Amino acid sequence: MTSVEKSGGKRRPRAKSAAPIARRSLHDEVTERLRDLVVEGDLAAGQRVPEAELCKTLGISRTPLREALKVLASEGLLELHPNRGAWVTRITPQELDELFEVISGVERMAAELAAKRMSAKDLQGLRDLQERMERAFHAGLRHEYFRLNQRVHTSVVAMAGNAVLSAIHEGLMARVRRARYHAILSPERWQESVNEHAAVQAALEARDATRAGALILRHVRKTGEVVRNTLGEDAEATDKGAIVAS
Amino acid sequence: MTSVEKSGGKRRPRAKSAAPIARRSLHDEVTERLRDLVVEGDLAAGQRVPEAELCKTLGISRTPLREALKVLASEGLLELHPNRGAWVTRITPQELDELFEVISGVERMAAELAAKRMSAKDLQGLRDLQERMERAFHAGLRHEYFRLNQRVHTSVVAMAGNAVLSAIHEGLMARVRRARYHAILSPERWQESVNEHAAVQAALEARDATRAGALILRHVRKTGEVVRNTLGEDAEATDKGAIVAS
DNA sequence: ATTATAAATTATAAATGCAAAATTCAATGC
DNA sequence: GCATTGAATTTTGCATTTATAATTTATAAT
Repeated sequence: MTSVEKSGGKRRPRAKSAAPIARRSLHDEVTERLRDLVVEGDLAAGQRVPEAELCKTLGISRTPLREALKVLASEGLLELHPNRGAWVTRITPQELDELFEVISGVERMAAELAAKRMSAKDLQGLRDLQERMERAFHAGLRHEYFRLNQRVHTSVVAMAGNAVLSAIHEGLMARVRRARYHAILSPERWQESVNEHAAVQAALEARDATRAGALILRHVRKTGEVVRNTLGEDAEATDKGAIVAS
Repeated sequence: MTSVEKSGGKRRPRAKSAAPIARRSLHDEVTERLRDLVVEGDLAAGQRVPEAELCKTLGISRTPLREALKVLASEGLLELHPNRGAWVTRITPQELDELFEVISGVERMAAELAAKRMSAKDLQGLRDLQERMERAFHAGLRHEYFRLNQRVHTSVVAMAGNAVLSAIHEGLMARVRRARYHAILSPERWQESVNEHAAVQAALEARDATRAGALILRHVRKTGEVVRNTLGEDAEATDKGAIVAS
């Protein structure tokens, strides 16, 4: 999720043939920068957002920063306490469950639509990703695997050809991203996850919408369980690249 | 969707036992007021949002208003053109299709979860609504029917017991609301719609998650078709209460 | 008369200023 | 020694101001 300017709701790809040159506004860039800080965990969950400090760091005044805070709060990444400042949303196990439940539903919907709508080229692209992901698994490259895994999920949603759905998915993924990074993926679960992905891929190849949807739903749900079960276990200290859940 | 303050994402019901008294901030109230103006159609689609005028009307300065504009843009209700002002999003047929497609998926998910989770009391409440809706239908009270119909859909989602899902649904409903008001509901389609609701109700009573989900999905999808097909036909001139789609 | 250009006007973006609320911390009382 | 109260400090919310971009209007040239 990114720019608020121009066509609210739709995000980054502002390349639209007839779109005016559209320099982005300062507040829009700040929103993106701040969102990354939160999603990537540079601003830790539960931490207070240091307004004055950020202004100095970014070299801007409080106005555009505060506008960004309002937007990020509406996305659920920050909490605004009137007269008391902004805080990075501390995700609760319950909320994490809810988020994954919704994500699983969104991806089921996406997989069903993708099975019907995607082109042969789309399918080939997905096949390539799947292959690279399996290679990363066999090479034991957890970070690379995580990256590719995220791309697979995003791609499936993209292939549903519904921008509204993609935007919602992107927002939800941002909210769970930090938790995902820190979740522990056991060797057994990792293998299982790879298998589940292969099964989804197969169903998509067969253009079996119902099966693809059901499989990806179950897969995401299990991922959610893994993430929730390892939530809170010294989350912050964990080295980002080493331990991930997919 | 409403207040940005305090727990981003979660909305109106700020009643939480230990919650601080929490007067809301000005910008938060403005956001809500403005959102209503857009959703209810007092600010017409494609129309420019008159910043200065609104400031005078609401008796506030530009700062909180502009913060509200940013938030509403991120919700997809407004478009911000840098250095050129804010405009009420003009919904395209394509986007309307996408919105209804997502809503149908969201409600399927909700119905499936509700079938499993709702209490006997929840079910009774739904039954009452259904009954009142049918009475409104037989009495030919279109506006009343529309109102109750919206409540049924919102209730089903609420009974899924997932706040994240509810928030998403609320946001989507706000975006299509104007279009729905203006869509033409033929007597035949109206009857059919009532029947579909009865079928969904029956499936929920039987706690048949899959069937309830499939039925509500189809119902919403059809509603979407009706709305899209009557989009653009002198949308603005139509008397609100007279012609609605459900 | 029509178009192009430039000046004037208007509106937006961002910075600054000010008042009010919350937090901090020290002093006082128990 | 601990809790409580109140002043000092900090921070936030909102208004105002300043600067910059866009639009309109007027003028001039073809």
